[in-house]
Amino acid sequence: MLKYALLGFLNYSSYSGYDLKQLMDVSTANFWHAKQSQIYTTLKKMEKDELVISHIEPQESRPNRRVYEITEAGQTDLREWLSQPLMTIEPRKETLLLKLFFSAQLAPQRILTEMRLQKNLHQTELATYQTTTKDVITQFSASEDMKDDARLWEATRRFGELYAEMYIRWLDETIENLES
Amino acid sequence: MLKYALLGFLNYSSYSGYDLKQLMDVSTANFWHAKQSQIYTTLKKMEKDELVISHIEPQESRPNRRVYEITEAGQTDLREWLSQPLMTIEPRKETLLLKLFFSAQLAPQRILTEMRLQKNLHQTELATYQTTTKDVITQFSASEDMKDDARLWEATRRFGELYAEMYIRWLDETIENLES
DNA sequence: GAATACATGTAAAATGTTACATGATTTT
DNA sequence: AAAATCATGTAACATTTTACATGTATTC
Repeated sequence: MLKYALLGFLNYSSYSGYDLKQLMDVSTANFWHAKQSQIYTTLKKMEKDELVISHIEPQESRPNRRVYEITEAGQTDLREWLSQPLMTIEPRKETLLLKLFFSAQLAPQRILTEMRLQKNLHQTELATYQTTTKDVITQFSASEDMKDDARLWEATRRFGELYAEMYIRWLDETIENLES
Repeated sequence: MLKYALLGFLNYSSYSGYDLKQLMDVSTANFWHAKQSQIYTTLKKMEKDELVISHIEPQESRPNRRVYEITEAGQTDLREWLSQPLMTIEPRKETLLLKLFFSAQLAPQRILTEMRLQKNLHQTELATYQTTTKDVITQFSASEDMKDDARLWEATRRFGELYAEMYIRWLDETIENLES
């Protein structure tokens, strides 16, 4: 799956593993993420499968960059994946909910503290979507040939915003319920 | 992490791997899931680590059941995990959003079809939370010694409901936006 | 002087998925 | 007669995380 995220970016332009990590962190982090090490190993495997090819770009006073380029086969693979509709819902894993589910045994105060802490985290995240992320996308939508892309990126940003709002609302509800 | 889900259930009563899979499917599926095979291998590892012990329950005309019981060490491990507050937000992986993000190249009709299909799936899931799941929990809350647990389970069910509603709302917004 | 950014990666462990295998009983 | 359920599991593979390793240049 990470494979397709990387192909998606490489379909715009060539990048190094390092570049791709930076890109994901500022754009897809809201719905897709990967560790640096996984990106490197996945790219290597993709090159073996001939979906990408790499070459070394020498640099002075910095380690050399290994830059990846998408191949014909890579573009075909990406296009095919994009056109195949998803027939299922992504199953979630929410550690907080798992802990809550089994928390009847423990002191009620403990879980309340945890929930208030989580509320804080989600508020911070929400603010990021509404400022930093929003600004980046707005800049892109100014450029004529990025306009179509920017509209879709805005939709994914909006998801992050709605999700954070929903989460905070649920935390408020739950905290209130557990306090009584 | 699955380890703690299993310990959580085994802290109520002893169960076989098969039982645990059924339990997860009707109760935690909304925020935690696992394949049958992973449950079996994880239980085996937990026994090696002395968090659980198992014994065989012979059956006629059905394969024998291997029933797991939580140990003192297992209870301690569970309690410790529950009391350790979560300091981070769970990173999401949403394949639909990943596809959307890279969809500017493809025909707009394709992604719209996919989104309408997803709306259907989420509506079905929402209905399940509001009927089946709700009913199960209501029954539990009638019992005096399940009351505290049932209140927490209701909170996790509510999350599923709010999530599905949020998702549908986002799909509606996005569909409308892409149609124009 | 210390910390962070740049840039690469490997190795090992943990986690999760898919496919295979068995065989009786119950339901459609 | 076919399909689903009960119940167990193994093997192989894919994915993801954590830890380790290196060394320069820039910023605080």
